[in-house]
Amino acid sequence: MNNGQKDVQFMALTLEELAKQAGVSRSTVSRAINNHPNVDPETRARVLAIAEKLNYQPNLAARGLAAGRTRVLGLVIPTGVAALFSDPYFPILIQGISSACNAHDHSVMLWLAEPEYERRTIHQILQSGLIDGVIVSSMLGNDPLIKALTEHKKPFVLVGRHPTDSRVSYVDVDNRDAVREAVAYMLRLGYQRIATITGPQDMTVGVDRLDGYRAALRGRGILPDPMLIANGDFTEQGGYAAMQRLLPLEPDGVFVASDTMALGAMRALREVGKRIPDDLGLIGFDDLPLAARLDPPLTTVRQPVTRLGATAVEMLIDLIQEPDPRPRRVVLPTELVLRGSCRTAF
Amino acid sequence: MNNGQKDVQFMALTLEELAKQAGVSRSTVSRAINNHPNVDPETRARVLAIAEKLNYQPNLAARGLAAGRTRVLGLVIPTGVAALFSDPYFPILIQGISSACNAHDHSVMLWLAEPEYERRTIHQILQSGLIDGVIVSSMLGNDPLIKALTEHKKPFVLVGRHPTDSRVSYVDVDNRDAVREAVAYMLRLGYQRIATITGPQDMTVGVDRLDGYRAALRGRGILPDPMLIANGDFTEQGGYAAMQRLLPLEPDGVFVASDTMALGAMRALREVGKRIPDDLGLIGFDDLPLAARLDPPLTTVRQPVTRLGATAVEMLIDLIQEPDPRPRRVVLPTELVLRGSCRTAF
DNA sequence: GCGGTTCATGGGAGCGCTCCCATGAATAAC
DNA sequence: GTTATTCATGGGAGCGCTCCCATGAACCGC
Repeated sequence: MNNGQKDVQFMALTLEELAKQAGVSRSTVSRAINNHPNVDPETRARVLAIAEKLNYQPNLAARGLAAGRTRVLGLVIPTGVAALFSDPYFPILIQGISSACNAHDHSVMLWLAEPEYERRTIHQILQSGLIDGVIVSSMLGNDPLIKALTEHKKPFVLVGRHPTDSRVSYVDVDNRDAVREAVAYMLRLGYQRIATITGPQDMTVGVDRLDGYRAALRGRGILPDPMLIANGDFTEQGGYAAMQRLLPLEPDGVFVASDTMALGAMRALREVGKRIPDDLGLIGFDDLPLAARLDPPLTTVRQPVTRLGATAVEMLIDLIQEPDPRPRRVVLPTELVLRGSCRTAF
Repeated sequence: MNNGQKDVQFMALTLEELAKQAGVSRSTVSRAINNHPNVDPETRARVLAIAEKLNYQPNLAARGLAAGRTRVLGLVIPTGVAALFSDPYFPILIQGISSACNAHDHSVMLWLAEPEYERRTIHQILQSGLIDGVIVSSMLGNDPLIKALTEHKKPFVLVGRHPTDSRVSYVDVDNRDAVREAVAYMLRLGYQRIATITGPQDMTVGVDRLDGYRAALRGRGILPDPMLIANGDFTEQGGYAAMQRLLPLEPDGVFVASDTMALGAMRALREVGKRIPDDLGLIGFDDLPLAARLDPPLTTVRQPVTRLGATAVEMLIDLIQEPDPRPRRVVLPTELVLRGSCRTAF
């Protein structure tokens, strides 16, 4: 470093220096650190011990330059997602991803992608040389990012399946089926006129959950009434507004596509004096921590958000290590958590 | 790259290649890109035009190695903070930081620091060579991270002042004074027996807000009653539980140290049939988006969270560019937002 | 008109690491 | 005992960039 600044800083230990301390060559130390097979176990142990003692940390920039791998994963969340600031889903997902990265000796680089992130930012992500792969959460519609990632042959994984492109790797839950079961449960209980508050229809997850709702009705020979489908945006306000629109139509049950929106729906119901579950049954989705504490406790579909994040990380690392063109897919199980927001006896 | 993997990937444009295209040397291109003074304006324009056309992106790993700067900032949030997963404060702060970074052509690396991040992780952060500086949010107590950062001479900025060390740079709001004013306002309205629900007392912000509460009471000659001080942890549940503890003591007003906890307090009050503001006045802190939508709308102290994040970024970049030992401090203004959770006439 | 300065430019060195190849010792094979 | 094979190790090259120094052209003042 010749800019005079770094001299002032705590000087980091280099491989070369560590090698001198251990009485072996730079190459051997590198091999020991990176678990290469052809190293004498004794030598490896000695090197690792000294590295530990001197608290050696490889310089990731140098490693990135030399090997083309930095052990840094990018996490992209489009800020166009209104719920980002209100739905605890995101912090939980971020935590899951971050924690799994730590466990695998990787780091997370966060990209809250602003709407106009078209050209420049995408290429910045891909060519910066700092990132080995990318996790994309809550993709909106047919995001140009996906195309760019594919073109650049940069490994990536979606959290939530891609609506059209089957070559894309993803982790997801079976939203459609989970919702179908939840609504079928309401029907079995005796609910007759079940409405739904949907997620944004430009997100796959929003579409899938609505599909599940329709499938459940059709499974009982009921023709879904478009009037009973109110669009929401995964925010509390969205749920509140949607519930207000549904109220005049007098549904006796509502499937709400997220717990956060269910919270808003409950607020709307409280305002007009409707009681849950006596006047109206409610089922949510997510099983956020708050769901159990609502009044009444919310019956909801539990999805393993932390595991979703951890799985995405593991898939991505796998994909980076063995860049195999075959897409990987994992679908994690959900669970209908029965609480007090549906009446069990009519 | 000799591992055969990168060959398959979209080959990134290098400085050297760009230089050839522009008919100048590598050095001149570097100077043009980095805004060095001694470049012919015409040459610079030509180089930049070609760079734009070919969509050149410097390799940050290489730049980091050569210059010791990567234009990446670390953001550390201890996961010990219970509220991380429920309080929208954090997403808003993260968004503010991320957005400011984008605007300044920097990136954010996220570290959700797990409790046992003592040795290894800290050094990893500092010596990875990937990070120019660090923003630390919601530090707990006297975090060892601060000591490590200082020792390594790594520039850093706190969001929220340091409890003891005056050499540390930070951005904050004047929590004490903001709360003092809020509670003084309640006293002026005629509230007699004002309790408080505090933040965690191992966080400076928790201590400062409690101090403000005490100062307001003392300002009116009232001796703060320790019984009327209920500890919370900035979560909704914490607020709920604290309110339940306060109820038997029959306060007529409560200052709650965060809106999220106020939400919990309102739930506790609703459960026992207490009306706000008639039976009990309430003031929160943060002015989260939800505060205005509560029933009744919550009177609260607004703090500019996005600006807090943006300011932290700007301070840090400044600190990196000119590593001046003088600590920088910025205190942003708050505002008491009057809504319906305090009775104005007795 | 000539020495001194300014300044745009080019090329060398090197940041810390990984990968490849060469070396030589130990082992296996006949 | 000799040749083939395995394998631990060391050193060179180079990843893409920035910084320093050298070069030479243009300009200044007297």
